[in-house]
Amino acid sequence: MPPPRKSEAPAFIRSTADFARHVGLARTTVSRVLNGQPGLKQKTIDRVQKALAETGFTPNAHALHLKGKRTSMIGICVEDLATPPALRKLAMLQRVLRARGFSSLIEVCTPGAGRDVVRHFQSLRVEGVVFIGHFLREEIEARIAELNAHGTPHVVVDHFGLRNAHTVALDRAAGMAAVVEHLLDLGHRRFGLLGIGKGPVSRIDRPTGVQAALRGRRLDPATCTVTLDHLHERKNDFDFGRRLAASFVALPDRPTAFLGLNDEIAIGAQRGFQEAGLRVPRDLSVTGFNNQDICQMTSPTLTTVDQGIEATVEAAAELLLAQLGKPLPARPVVRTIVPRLVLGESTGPVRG
Amino acid sequence: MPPPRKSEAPAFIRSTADFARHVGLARTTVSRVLNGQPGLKQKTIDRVQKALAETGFTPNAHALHLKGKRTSMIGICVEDLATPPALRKLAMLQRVLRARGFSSLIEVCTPGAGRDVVRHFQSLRVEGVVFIGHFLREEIEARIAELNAHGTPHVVVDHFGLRNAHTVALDRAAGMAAVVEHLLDLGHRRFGLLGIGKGPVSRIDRPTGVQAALRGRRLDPATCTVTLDHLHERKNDFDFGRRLAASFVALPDRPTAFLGLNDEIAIGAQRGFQEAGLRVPRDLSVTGFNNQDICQMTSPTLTTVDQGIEATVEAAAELLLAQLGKPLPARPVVRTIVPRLVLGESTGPVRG
DNA sequence: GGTATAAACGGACAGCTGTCCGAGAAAAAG
DNA sequence: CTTTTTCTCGGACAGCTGTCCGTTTATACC
Repeated sequence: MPPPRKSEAPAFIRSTADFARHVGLARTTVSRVLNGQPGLKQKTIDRVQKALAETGFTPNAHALHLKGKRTSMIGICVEDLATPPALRKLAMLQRVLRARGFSSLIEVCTPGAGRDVVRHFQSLRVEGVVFIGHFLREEIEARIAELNAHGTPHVVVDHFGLRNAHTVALDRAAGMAAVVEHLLDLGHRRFGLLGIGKGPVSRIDRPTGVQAALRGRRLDPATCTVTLDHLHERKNDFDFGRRLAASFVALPDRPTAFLGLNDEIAIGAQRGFQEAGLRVPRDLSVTGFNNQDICQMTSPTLTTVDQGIEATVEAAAELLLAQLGKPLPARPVVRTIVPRLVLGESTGPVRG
Repeated sequence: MPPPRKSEAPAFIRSTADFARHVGLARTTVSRVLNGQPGLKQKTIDRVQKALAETGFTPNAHALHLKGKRTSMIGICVEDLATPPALRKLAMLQRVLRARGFSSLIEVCTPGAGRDVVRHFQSLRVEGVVFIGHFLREEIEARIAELNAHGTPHVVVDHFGLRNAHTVALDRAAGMAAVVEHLLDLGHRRFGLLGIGKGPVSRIDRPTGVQAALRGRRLDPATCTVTLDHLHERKNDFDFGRRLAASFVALPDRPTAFLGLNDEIAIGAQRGFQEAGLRVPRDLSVTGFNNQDICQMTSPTLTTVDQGIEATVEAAAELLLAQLGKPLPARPVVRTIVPRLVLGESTGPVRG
């Protein structure tokens, strides 16, 4: 369509100038109304408000920001939008930020794409960036260095052990320790690890918690734990758990309790054992991790660990927003969230 | 901190001017490099590129847009971030849009908040808005009218029957008809409806499909279907299904097949029946809707209906992006997606 | 070393906003 | 009707970008 002449009403109202023409006032007058400045006749104010309600006109946020207004946008990097716990964090973070007046720019960050994503956030002059999930270590560290160079605050959720990164991380060791102690109390002494590596990587990793709980009872982790992860392609899903269970069924001196890396694996394993004719928790116990909705939907319901997502996200938001305006803290802040054991029907005493 | 003097290097590089000072070139020269204009010495180009890589500087996207560059942002209104199917749509939509060079601005749109959300999108001059999920009818219609007034394209996903709204909707009637026909083939003649209302609202609603399938076999929907929804607080979740099942167990002339509104309800019902000592599918059949991951995790696995989320989202993106630039089509476009029956172990022949 | 050419410089402008300010118009007061 | 007060008008500016263009400086050629 041809561009409308200055005198005509434009096809769409895109600027304050357009809007002022539509109302029949000067642009500056309209602007004063919009910004609540004094010295205006009530009648004029009403006229503008009415047109505002009718047309739904909004000043160009980009121009506002150019004038110095805050963007009130937070960039969120998520590793993918398929992992339920990550999604729950995302959803809650969005809510928390929204409540504090920020809008969320969400981008999925596949390996290698982090650079572009963060650049995009920077170009939009977001006020902070949150990383949720696990990323390549070098990549995320490079991103954070870039953010620091621009004075942009950041928080990393659930990726522990990064240098110079403000982090909120779940103490998975504490969660696993609680699970193991619960099972020890029930008399279990041999544990099958499903997707949980044997060697601890950091002080808050799952294997650390398993070992700590066992050592606390003067038990040797090496002899008390068994893993068959190497037998199957590792996928961390339902089917992986089921295949692991099938392998464990035939094992001589089979463990009596099975610790799943997550709920999917645990439920898969539970299913696998049931298909082999074993009963849970009569013949063996199974535990998960994350406390997803599905834990309540299986039979038996699953004993699992609740991440305390709310606490995690609250801490992350607080940590991020505390950096706004202030110069960045010299040393990285690390906050740890302690999860909570959730008892289900899938754990029971060792059959004597 | 005090504002740096013009001559000094600024604390952070925020503008092309800052960046040019940092490199030691004129702002215009840098700008020419950034935009690939000819007539520049290779040495100069390299110098700028190097500094660019080192500092990670990005031109202010807001200023770019002010100069006429597209924002490449799509606003997405989602009813909540808890419903798994809605989340899957969101995740895939994000991916599809990203592949076409758009970034997604995601906002949760609780009843009554739609106005602010859409205003916010408008103020950011998004190029289009997608609504995912179910909203209050008047509210979403008002929002769409506002968008039209500004020439902003839109697409509504999964909210059928709106006037003047471009829509992509799942033909739930076809899905339910497929389910019912499958069960009819297995010999079932009495159907328990779990969370599915009896009266159809639109031609693609679930009850419509149930009735159509029954009438297709000369059966009377009124006598073939039973619902006990009124006995329980309606929540559309696992527990609702379980409570419904408990009520059905005691019912004289109990149906032999149960149709769940969604997978959660179906799995809850399945669990409820199992707790009452009934076996699925030997004693009765159960079906869900949505084909969520959990359907494969229950025992027996659930017969359900796949939404064809990929097709839905592709259609939505296509419909939205087709409107870009062009004047808005006078008549609303409605595209219907036909879902697909997914057989599980929860359905079987009527026990003779 | 002188000149022709290539390249960088730097001022100006538009795009949209909010704010300031002097000038002009409308309303109120006398 | 005149004077005073109260509003509105409209031009200017900054904020950041890309582009244009005339000017100055650096490079290359002879």
